[in-house]
Amino acid sequence: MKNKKQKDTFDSVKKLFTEYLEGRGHRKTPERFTILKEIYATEGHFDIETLYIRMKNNKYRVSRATLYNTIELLLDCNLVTKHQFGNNCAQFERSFKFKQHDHFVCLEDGKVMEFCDPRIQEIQKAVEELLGVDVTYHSLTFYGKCKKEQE
Amino acid sequence: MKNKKQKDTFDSVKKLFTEYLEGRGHRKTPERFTILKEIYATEGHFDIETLYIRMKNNKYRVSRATLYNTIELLLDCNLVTKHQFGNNCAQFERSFKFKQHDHFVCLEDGKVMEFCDPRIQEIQKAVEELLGVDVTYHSLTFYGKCKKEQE
DNA sequence: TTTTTATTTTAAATTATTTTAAATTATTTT
DNA sequence: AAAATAATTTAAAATAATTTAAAATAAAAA
Repeated sequence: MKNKKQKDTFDSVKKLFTEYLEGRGHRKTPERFTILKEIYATEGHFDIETLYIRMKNNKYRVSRATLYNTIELLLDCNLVTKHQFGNNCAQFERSFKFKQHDHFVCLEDGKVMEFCDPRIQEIQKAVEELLGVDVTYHSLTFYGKCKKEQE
Repeated sequence: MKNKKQKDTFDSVKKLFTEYLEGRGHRKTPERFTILKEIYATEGHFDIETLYIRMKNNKYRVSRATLYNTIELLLDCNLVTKHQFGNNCAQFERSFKFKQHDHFVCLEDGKVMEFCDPRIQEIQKAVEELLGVDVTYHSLTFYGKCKKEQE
């Protein structure tokens, strides 16, 4: 059942990516679809290096340059989200059919937790009016300590 | 009048930094205070390279390594705030006596605007309860387009 | 003042990412 | 279906931001 759902999700995502590539006149290369597949098989956050290693360990290998390029495309068609949690390197996560959410990052162990609060939409609306701008997306991250860290 | 206020602010900040350094057994070097001064004479955001150039153009020069080290201290004692707006390099800004605020970044020209919305505090409280964590600070950034960009 | 030791500096090292140029391959044309 | 083309992939080099290491300097302690 879960696999079924996961497969359905990947089919939709694959279709969306195909349409995006066709619409922009980009080629449908096996690398691109393999990367998409790997990303959608990944729960939670990852960085380029991790993805690179993981693909290498599995059957498939792509160059880092291709990973960077493809991630760019996936960001552009909103199938992937990018985060800069203050560390050096960017973190990513799949975003289709996964509820929009924000993050809490533990300053001690780096663990990332998710939450969702509708009030952020109200703030966004207020900001758009106050500053006279159009918001495309946002990034909200709380930093602090997990309770269990503090015993 | 404005200069007076600015001077008062810098005096307080200098005192805070001095106490911080003494408390930690760190040395009070001229470099550290010059950097603090330069930062508090800077309105808005800056990056290390800009600060480096600016100090060079003024009378004083410090090495980049010292800038990185000192910024670290200033972050630690909350006199400076760090932002990662998704670009490559970190942005900083003075934070003492300047109202806590969040940001809007224009995706077209990179311009940064500020706002302040108390509802973020409510979200923070909710997150602390929901996830069972203690929040130390947060980062909220909206990305989009300035209206004037869209004519 | 001399000694001790943190700090500054310069230069080299590292890390993440981008660029380049050659090789490959998806797509178009024939 | 084969050849032509042009985008993509790749590996390696280049770049940018930051960190580290070692020698030089200077603040604080004796």
